[in-house]
Amino acid sequence: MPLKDTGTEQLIKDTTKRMLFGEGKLFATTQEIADAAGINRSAVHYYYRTRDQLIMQVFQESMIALSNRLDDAMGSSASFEEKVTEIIDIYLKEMMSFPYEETFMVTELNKAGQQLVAEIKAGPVQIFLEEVEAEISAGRIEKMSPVNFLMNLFALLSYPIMMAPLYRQFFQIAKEDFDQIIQERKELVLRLVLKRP
Amino acid sequence: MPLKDTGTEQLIKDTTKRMLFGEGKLFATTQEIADAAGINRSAVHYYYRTRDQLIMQVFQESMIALSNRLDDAMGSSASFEEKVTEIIDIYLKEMMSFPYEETFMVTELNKAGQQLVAEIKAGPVQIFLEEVEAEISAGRIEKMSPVNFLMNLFALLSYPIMMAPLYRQFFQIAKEDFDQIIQERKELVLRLVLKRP
DNA sequence: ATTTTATTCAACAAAATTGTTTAATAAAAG
DNA sequence: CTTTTATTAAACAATTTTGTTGAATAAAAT
Repeated sequence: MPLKDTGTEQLIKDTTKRMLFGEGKLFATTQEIADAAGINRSAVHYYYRTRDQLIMQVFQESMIALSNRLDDAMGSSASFEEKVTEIIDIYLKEMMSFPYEETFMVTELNKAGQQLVAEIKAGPVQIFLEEVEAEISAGRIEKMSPVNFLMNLFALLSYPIMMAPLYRQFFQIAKEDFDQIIQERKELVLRLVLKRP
Repeated sequence: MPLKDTGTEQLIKDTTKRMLFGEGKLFATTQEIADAAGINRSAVHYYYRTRDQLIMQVFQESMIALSNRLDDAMGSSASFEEKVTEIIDIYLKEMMSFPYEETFMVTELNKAGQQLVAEIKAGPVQIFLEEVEAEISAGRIEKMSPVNFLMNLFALLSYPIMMAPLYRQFFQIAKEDFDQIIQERKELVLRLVLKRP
């Protein structure tokens, strides 16, 4: 908590987030982070005593911000379909910017043993899950546990993006063609989870 | 390539695979691997000069084995629906045993820069993709790029399992209840991708 | 004008990990 | 019985990374 705000602290966090979650350099050293930010390594330690503290800070702020945006969407007064559309928008945008964020979560959760996941405000998610249940009862979506509905949604949005470098190799597809295929997914996922024609 | 086969080399590989891809200890040191296998660290270096060589060996053998099983399923003479059922079986079983295998792929691909992904036999996958296209033309599955069909399938199978520890925390669900929910997925995924009633 | 603050710089200690080497041991193969 | 092979053990060098420290500098705040 510096008295003059020179923006350096924020620069460090932004750079760290971009490198780790954006570019997938999950093992970036403090030196590499400092270099990427164009500052001295000492400055990193000036603001965050340890590398771990820095990374946890960045990660938690990311998760809280995303969680809040999703909560807003889930708890809004919009219709169910509008909510789903909004969730897709939010999630897809986040994943396109930071494809390695969830991969990081998975790898770190074992290491840390800590409480990595932000405390969930039970409210909005619960409300949304109840709405899912209502849709199922009304026969407007496939019969399943509401939790599975949400996991399906996240799976269809996240997985192809986090696996993109692999699948491009796997399917031998040029980058532009693959981007085209990813683009198709936004509407596709909506149709799929809502089973609309 | 030892002359007497004492099973130690295989033990090292099996232990490594279990620790890394099964338990998610992606950063296990050679010492930890040796301990888990109940052997001396020197033995690890006796069979594999470097840690990297060991891990790459384990990973590539895994991928080739899985790839072969999937190719068999995709290239078989079964009906389309039987093929999809078989793919779901294979993939789900693999993911349940080794939930961190794909996460490892993602984290390593950046590091290695190498050719991590086994050379794909273009044959079976291509054949299957053509069948997908035929199903789409016949209107039996949703209109989409065939690649997206396969990615949807893998996404729905992989993601919930690799994210299980997170989602259990997220949804505040007991392990047994969550396992129940995962169980539901096998039929659910089939119904979803084939849009059957 | 003086003090505070942010940042750099250089150097260093400590720890962790890796890969190597050499010798010893014990079992299997010949 | 002798040799080969697998494995352990101990010690070590090299490397990497981290976190700390103390001094220097320059800008901002008072």
